[in-house]
Amino acid sequence: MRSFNTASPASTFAPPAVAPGADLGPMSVRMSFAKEEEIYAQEEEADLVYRVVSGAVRITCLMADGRRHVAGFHFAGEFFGLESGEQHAFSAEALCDTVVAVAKRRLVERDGEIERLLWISTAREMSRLHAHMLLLSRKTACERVATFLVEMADRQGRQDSLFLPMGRQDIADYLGLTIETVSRMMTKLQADRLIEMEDPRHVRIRHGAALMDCCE
Amino acid sequence: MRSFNTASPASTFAPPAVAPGADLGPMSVRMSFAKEEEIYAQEEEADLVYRVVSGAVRITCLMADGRRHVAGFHFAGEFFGLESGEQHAFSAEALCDTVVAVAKRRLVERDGEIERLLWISTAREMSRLHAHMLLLSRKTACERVATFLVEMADRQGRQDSLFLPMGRQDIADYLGLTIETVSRMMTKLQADRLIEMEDPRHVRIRHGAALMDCCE
DNA sequence: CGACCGATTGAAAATGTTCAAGGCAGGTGG
DNA sequence: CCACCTGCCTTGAACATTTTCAATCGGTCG
Repeated sequence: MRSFNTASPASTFAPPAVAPGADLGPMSVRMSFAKEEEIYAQEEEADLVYRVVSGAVRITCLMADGRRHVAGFHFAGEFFGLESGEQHAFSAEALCDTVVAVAKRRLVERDGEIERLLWISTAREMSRLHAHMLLLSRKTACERVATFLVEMADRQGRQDSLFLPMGRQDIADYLGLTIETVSRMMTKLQADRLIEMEDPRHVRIRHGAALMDCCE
Repeated sequence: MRSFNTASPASTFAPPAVAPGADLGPMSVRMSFAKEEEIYAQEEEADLVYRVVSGAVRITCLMADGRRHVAGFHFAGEFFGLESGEQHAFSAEALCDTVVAVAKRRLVERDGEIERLLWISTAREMSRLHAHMLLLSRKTACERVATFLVEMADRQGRQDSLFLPMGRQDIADYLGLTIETVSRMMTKLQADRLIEMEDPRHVRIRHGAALMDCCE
């Protein structure tokens, strides 16, 4: 289920891609974050909207006993930080050196153009969340990893090769698996000649159609 | 007509039974659906917004090989049907006799008041989806069932007792478990004296604090 | 060179699933 | 009114997938 594969220029991502004009209107501010730096924290007040200008962002949540969950990743052009509560239930960190545009949510809500984009982005995000729930709820480990690779290739606007800006632990926490299982499935997909790994972060898709078949 | 016909005596489903004034503005239409009747189907065009007036709605998705996934349930006052694609990726069915308000999405977007409600509802739904992803990604079977019971009690505005308008299969597909596991966990929670089941759909919470501890 | 970090691999263990059977309540028809 | 069927839920036992625990590999950095 790939509902985000629109050839929208804002959703293309080549490793350190920049989304031209990905801002949040005249009242927004740009901020830079180093790799692994926190953009906002769990429990922090949530009245800002963010948009990735360049780089990549990870949304995470830590359970009391230490179990970690990655809710998603955001690339250039994408909005994030929208939550219903007063406080963030999740935290956001930069996966690599990243620039984001930040604005008070109230200000954005007055700008018709940005607001429209925000709606579109939100609707797309809802679809992504639904697809991801399906993955977490009913897919096998192998299907999850295959789906993840296809999703990433898609969001990078590529078909044949992809770069993973996140490590295995992030992937595992995103897919609801352990790091070992992710590793095993990557190895299996490679053994099955569907993909080829130059190194853990560079994947070449050898048989896209077959990989997609693995997604379900 | 508003009672949840489970073929059992008048079951009360307190607070969110009917949401007074839960409509979608002057351009909206009311529609009634019988138990298990389809409100919209997977693949159907998605340009309408829905709001539950009374009853309960289930959002489901069927995978090609028959695996089923329940994305959520909606009760009186709640919006549903918002999707980013042109077509619905999910279908919606009435859990019991249900009345919904329906409007063209474009019309709703012109009504300031409804639009505001829609934003709030959407943000809340996003939070719910995030919480649910965490559940699917990292919680054990027991934690899932306990979380589900607490969530349902919460949404019914109760602390001590709750009514489940859906069957075990729906719960299982919502929690990413099998019907047998759900049943076993319900039995376990009862054996542990945290809950008590009058019948499969009527649950009394005997020790709310302990049940909440089970949620994580 | 040695230490360290992330990724991979292997074997044992656990959690949840599958398959199979049985129980209970409601509805139907004799 | 009772017998029986049906649907839904529960229970049990074997099985499978994924996790856990532990060891190793390979590259990078000091």
